[in-house]
Amino acid sequence: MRQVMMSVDMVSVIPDISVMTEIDKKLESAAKSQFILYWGDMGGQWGVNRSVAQIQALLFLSVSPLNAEQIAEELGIARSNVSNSLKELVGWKLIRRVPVPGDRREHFEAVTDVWEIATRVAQGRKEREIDPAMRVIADCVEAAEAEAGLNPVVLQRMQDMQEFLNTVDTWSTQMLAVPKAKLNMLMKMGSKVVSILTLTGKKSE
Amino acid sequence: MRQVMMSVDMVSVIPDISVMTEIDKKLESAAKSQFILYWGDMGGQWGVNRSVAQIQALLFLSVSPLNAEQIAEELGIARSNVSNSLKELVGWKLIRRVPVPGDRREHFEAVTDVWEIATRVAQGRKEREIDPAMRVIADCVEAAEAEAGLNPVVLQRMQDMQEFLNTVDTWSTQMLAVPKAKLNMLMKMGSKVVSILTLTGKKSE
DNA sequence: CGGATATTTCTGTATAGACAGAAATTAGTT
DNA sequence: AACTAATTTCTGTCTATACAGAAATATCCG
Repeated sequence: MRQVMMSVDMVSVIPDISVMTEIDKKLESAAKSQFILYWGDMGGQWGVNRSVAQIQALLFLSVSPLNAEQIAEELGIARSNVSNSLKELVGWKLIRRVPVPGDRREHFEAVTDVWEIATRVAQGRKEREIDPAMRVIADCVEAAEAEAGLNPVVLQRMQDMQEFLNTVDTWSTQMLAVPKAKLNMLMKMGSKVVSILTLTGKKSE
Repeated sequence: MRQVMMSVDMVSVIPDISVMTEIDKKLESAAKSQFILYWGDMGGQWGVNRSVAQIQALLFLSVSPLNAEQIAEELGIARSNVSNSLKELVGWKLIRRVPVPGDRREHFEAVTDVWEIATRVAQGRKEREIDPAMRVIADCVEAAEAEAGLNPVVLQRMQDMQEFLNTVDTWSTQMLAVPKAKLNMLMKMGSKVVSILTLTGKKSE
């Protein structure tokens, strides 16, 4: 069975019941299935595919661990699809395998702490987006430095980009090491952070 | 002419000259074309399509503004493709139209300040990723609150997610208002920020 | 070591998106 | 207003990805 592709922009305040019934039958909660459907669709904007996002949503809201069979059934997607999606989610460390006593089948549960989830996503993005970009830039800057007669502005711009990526890299590495609660505090403070720091003697622009 | 799809993972330290010649002919710089090619490919990981990323790279390294025709020619892509890609880049505010005296054609130049670029990207991502997610969650939480007999844990998890997104939203809004130079300073300080703040009387976890 | 059940990998198909080229539209000049 | 040049929109094609279903493999038990 193939699900209907539906973008978030299209969904109004009124949920599209026809699309929802399939999941509803199993979950017995409209709110839950709505969340899963919307979240799965949000995955599109996030660059994550729908099945992966739906499974993460399902497990995030699930009180007890689920096995692959249950997931496939509840979401109405193919067992193989579930298998691959679970693998990806494990790769992002957003879910983990949990053994259920007296049951041969593998069960999965999601990380439910939202700060933890954010950290894992940030970590994954850094690895997939920043790290490769840094490698690419390093190559290019090297080539640019070696190239005789290259307009110095071009080299400068590449170096600017490289320095920026370096800063972001070390920053995110350090931030990922900061305990959740402190990070939470930092976020809650928002721009107050800047004011406090400018009072401690650092000079501004 | 259709370009060869090539993933970043495949590119080793040795640039693939065969793919590069087309751009080389026009740009007359190996380093520049390498940057454009790699950057365009990086776009894939970033969720941006190759043409868009290549054009941004080309303009980022370009000393003077270029018109659509020149871009199409230099990158070897169709004029229509350039038109659409430029529109998207303007939407992200990563490039701007600049009038060139005595030339009817529209010219474009890129934002070259890397912090400015980062800000625009962050802004765009917030609009495309966080804002819609917040709307979706708000709907779901509302539905969950209204639903009689819903497991309270499910409601709690949705609310956790909602609160988290709210925090990230106000945080990023505030941070985007911080002047570039101060942001730069903040980043450079990295986790030292946390240490300083914990000394100012805020309690930790 | 079979037999059963769970899981992964393989293969084919459908869909969404990227992109070229053509057609249509818009704007600018005399 | 008519001609010209620039730009956008439209249409068809191709490619990458998502996904189902089948086949193959692995795991556990007697």
